[in-house]
Amino acid sequence: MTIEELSQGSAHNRNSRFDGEGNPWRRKLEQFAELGSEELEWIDHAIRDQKEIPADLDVIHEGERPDCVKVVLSGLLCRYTMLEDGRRQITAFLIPGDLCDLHVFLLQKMDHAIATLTPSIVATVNREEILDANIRLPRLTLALWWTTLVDEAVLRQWVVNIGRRSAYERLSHLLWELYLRHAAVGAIAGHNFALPLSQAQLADTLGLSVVHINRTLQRLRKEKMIEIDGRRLTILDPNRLKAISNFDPTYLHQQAGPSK
Amino acid sequence: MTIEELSQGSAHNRNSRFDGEGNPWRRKLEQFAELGSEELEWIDHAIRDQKEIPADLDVIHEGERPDCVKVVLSGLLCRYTMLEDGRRQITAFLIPGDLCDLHVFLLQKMDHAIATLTPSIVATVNREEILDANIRLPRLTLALWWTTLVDEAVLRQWVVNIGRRSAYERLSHLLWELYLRHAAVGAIAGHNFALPLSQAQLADTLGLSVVHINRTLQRLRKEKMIEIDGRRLTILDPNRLKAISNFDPTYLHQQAGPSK
DNA sequence: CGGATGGTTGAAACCGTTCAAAATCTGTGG
DNA sequence: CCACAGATTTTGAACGGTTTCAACCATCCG
Repeated sequence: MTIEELSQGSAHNRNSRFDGEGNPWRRKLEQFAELGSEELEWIDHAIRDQKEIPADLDVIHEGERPDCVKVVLSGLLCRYTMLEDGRRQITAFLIPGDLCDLHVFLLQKMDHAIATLTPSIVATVNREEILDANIRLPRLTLALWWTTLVDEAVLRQWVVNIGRRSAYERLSHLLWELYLRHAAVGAIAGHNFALPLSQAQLADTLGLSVVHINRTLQRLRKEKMIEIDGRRLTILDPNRLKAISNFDPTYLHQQAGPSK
Repeated sequence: MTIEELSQGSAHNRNSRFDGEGNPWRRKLEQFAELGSEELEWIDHAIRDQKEIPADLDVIHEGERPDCVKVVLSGLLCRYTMLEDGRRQITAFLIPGDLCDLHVFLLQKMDHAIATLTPSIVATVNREEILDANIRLPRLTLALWWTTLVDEAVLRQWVVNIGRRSAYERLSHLLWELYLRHAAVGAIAGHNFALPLSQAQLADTLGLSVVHINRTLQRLRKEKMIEIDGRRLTILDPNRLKAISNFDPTYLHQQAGPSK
């Protein structure tokens, strides 16, 4: 089954829960820039072409040459790279409000793939629409650039995390990062948020084995740092988690830059 | 000694060897886009403010808020992050033609530092000049965006490399990447190029210990894959090096994208 | 109920680290 | 040109964090 077939039923099936305040993309961009009504309308209009995609499906394949930008409205996706022998590395999570590449269409072809980890709703914004915004709405353009810079900063931290931290620190760091990113788009209730990742997926993002993820997770639970019920994660002791992960919140750049 | 003091002597001391064809930034941008004389003039003019900086000095500190963009004309620099206990991770190398962040001035402050690894010559392009190009020279703007996308792609590969490859594969991958990147800016003679990195610095980029870098390097030499004399590296068996590193050249995006 | 997927456990092996010391190289001043 | 200090590379041995392998258990779902 391809994405195209799946989308037949749901494309243009505009889901009103993502309008205005419910639009996570808008919510994210507003963090950075003071947007006027023109920009807000553009954002709401841009996400009109929505698709529901089941879990564990490639949204963009490696080698493909995308001609549009995708915006995550709900669900969880990831970028990943497979090595020939089956080893896999996840290089980013995409949560609501995130983009699957603002300017990929500048490059020849995708050097990695993007897949859903949970059933997701993704909006497609075509190339021309983005270019139009680039010309007409400079404040929005700035806000979009900002998001790509933050993505890069997160990636840099992942290198640090995987390269220099122990499994225990690494996992703590990732969980706290996910917590803060969810908080920024309002997807947090208490200290509790949806973490629909299997241990195998966590292993692939942290460069560890499943077995070791399992044991490290147990340790964090035993030490009353976190609690996992079903697919939700509760952070019981934020301060300790921050401390062991040596977390420096700067890199998320959640305070706005010069233009706000 | 600060960079400001050092620069007094050499600022505006325009070094003609970086004019025209000798300008590595231009060389890099031309790979991607067909640039007209207007763009080429802008590039040559933009790098007029040059500074010589000795090795092992921070060019940009963590926490700083830069208001300009720096272009590497010669030498080798790196981005790095220090953890509190002294562990260090290098997250990127900057070689001639690379930028120390195109749009950092959008963010509040640097979440990492940039330092010289060798004596380097770096040009400073101020914010207004970049913004001017963004408005006046769309082809150049596209080319600049392309370079930031490539930087991000490289970073993603580093995550894969550190997360999922053995020390032996990892080191091979890095050496081959550096070889190709140097080739792209014409800094290769034969299969031989300047690699002025200490083993400690290699360790900090690959997330390994110095001792293990040493042993892995020895293995590569024993297996006649590479040769090291002084600060230059010769690749003796490119094919085998590519093979063990499982290298996929796609991510460097050295073939031009749609606009060329 | 059966099969699949994901989580948990134990034991053994291994890759890479740590520590500590020796060897080599580099630059500097006498 | 030598002497010397400091940094970098190299070596050996012991340790340990993480992986691997191979089960077993739990849960979900048709």
